[in-house]
Amino acid sequence: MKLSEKKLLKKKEEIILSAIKIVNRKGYQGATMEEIAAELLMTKGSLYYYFKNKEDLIFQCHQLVLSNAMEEFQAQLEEPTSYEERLRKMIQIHIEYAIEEKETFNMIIKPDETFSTDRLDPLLKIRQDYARYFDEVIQGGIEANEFTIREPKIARMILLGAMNWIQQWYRPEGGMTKEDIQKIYAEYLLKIVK
Amino acid sequence: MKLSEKKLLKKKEEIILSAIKIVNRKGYQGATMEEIAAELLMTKGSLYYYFKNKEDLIFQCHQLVLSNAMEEFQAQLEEPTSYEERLRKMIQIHIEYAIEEKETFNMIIKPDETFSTDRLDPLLKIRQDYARYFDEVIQGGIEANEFTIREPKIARMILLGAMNWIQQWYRPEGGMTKEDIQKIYAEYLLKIVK
Amino acid sequence: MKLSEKKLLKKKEEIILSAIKIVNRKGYQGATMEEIAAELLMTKGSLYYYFKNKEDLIFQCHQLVLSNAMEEFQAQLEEPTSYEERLRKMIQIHIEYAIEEKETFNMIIKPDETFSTDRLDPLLKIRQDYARYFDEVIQGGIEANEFTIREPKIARMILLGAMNWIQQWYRPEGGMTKEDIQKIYAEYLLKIVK
Amino acid sequence: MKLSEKKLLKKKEEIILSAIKIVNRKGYQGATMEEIAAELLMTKGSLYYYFKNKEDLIFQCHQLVLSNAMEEFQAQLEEPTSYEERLRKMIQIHIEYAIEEKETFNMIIKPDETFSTDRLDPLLKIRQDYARYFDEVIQGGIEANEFTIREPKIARMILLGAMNWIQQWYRPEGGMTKEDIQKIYAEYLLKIVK
DNA sequence: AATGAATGAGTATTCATTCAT
DNA sequence: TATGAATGAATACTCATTCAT
Repeated sequence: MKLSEKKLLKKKEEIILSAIKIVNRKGYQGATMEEIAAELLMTKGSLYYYFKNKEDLIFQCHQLVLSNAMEEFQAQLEEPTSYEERLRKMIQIHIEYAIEEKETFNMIIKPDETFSTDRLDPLLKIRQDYARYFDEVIQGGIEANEFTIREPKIARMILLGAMNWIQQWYRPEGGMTKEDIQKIYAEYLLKIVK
Repeated sequence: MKLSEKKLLKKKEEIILSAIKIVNRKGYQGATMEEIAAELLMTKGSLYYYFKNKEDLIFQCHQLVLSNAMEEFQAQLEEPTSYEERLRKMIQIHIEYAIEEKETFNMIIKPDETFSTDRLDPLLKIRQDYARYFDEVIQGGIEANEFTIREPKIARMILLGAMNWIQQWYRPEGGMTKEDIQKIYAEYLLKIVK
Repeated sequence: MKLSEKKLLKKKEEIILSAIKIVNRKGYQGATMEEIAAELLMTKGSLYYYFKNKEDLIFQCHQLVLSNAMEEFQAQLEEPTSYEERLRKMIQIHIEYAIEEKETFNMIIKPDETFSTDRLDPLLKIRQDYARYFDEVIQGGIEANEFTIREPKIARMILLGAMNWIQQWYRPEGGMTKEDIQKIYAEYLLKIVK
Repeated sequence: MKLSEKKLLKKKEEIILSAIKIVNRKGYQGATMEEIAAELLMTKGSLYYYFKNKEDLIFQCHQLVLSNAMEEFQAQLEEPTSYEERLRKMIQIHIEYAIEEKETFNMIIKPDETFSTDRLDPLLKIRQDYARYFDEVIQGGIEANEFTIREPKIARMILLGAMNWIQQWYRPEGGMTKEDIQKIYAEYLLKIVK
């Protein structure tokens, strides 16, 4: 029982990871069940053993991605330092994800118009949770007089927007390393809140 | 001759505008020729009188949007003031577009995997032209010692990313007016370059 | 009246000739009204001033071709000589047509499944008339003891089949001139009836 | 494994045979996937499980027809007799096909404008192989002084043209049996080469 | 006489989904 | 569990035909 359940979950995750790849490459509509299955040397019929339908599969992709990101996020934020340091760290992590886990991370960013509302709601909730991490640090910084800003939400939007945009242009072959970007972005973005 | 040509162009523009609406709502794949036609009370067959195929139609959507944006952009930049003022103005215009012409402007932002290269190339060129406006002002500001920044390209990326992101969250029903946003964004974003 | 009628007829013939070209190149289904019109720098709408519909146009193509061929055929057969000479002459003329007027002549050969019966019947009648020319000469030759054959119809079929087939392989660039072919075919085919 | 493969192939062949029927009746353009499928009580979608697209299906029709014909052809030619006898036999077989397998055999004859070159080339090659059978026997007959002809290629063209034409007029309801035709054609056509 | 514009029926093709095995 | 096969609804695209001007 336990074993077979684990196997099931593992398989599901494999499928989800495959789906993420395809969806990021082709978009929701462009990704076909056939292609997702082929990536795993399965047939598309088999996918329906694990997922009710395409929407369900893609939905679970989003969920997995978001919760993974959150987890790692939280883990790295435990040791308390200055708010500036914390925000710098968060910026680095977010960029790390945006670059290294590009395919995965894309999903957090692109809102899918294709979800039915009952699927969309839980997704939006997780997204909000993610955003709240930033809000808390910014708010904390303001209260500790480290940050001078008066519109913490807007600041957060600017930060996220700026960082998510990296995917649009960053290419590892270009002259810039990930570390360069992390450093410069942290430097520039911190100017906003300070 | 002149008249019928004008009529043709007008009709084409109508179709393009309809298409932009649908595409922004549903994406390239999701937008159907049927729907685009229905919006104009036409039949899908008629679209093919004006456009070779779907790709052609969508391509011309992009072109129209981009050139419209560029035009207005340029017009408002003629009176020379300080670089800071110029950049502030550009930020305002860009946000204006991103909010008011959301449907339209989206197209500049979302990368389209769907275009064949011979369509994509001219589009990317216009996009670059657009970006160059920002580069020039930032570079000018640096040389005039108004801006202290050392990485003008990165700064431009941050600005564009931050502003384009507005579309993801801004709702006119929310508590914030467009003018609020323009003001706060300009203020915060200028902190980056100064 | 007369003049305008003549003009009308002339225009009709032009259209028919254009249609023949296209149909021979692409087949009945493959030929589009658009293409036929474009060849004449007209618009497809105009074709319907001259012809009721596509079937009507293509039908008249057949008619024109067949009667043209018949006419020339008859003209060249007036001076009476031996039946062998007459048949030789007919073979030459038929091959002449099959090669020189390839596009046009093709239509006699390919039976179009696409005609409705009321169109098909008159066509078949003309085709029969054409065949009868051969039958008469062969029959005459038999009665005059020039030909030994007992199955004149079959012989005619063999002759026509063999000659019509030329279109499938003859290319003017190849090593053989039209005259070569006429000569050899006449020689070989006459062996059949003699 | 073997079993399912065989089933697949069998199904494919069924589809091909159905397609041949329709195509012979209506031509390439006139045959619709819908009709081909309906003949087999399938839906048109299913066809695409077996064949990439219409061109692919029709292409495989040609291939099957041609190789079948060739096979039977060769099998019946093993016992060596005089060249005249061999050629007579070949004429009979060819006519047999042209009459009995009319639908099938038509495909060899009608030139298809519709194939892309990479499909057309292998087809033409097989067609040439087919023609070569005749060439060899005729050439052999010449060298053995059975035949007097000097233009073996032209003779082959005449033979094939004459025989292929049978389809245009032969109707089983007519007064003539297949055997009659085979006999008379063999008799008359042999006169050419002798 | 000609045409520009529109239409609608048809056609190939795709793909999520189902289900018997 | 997995899959092979089938389906049907959707979709881009074509084209003969119509008709007001």
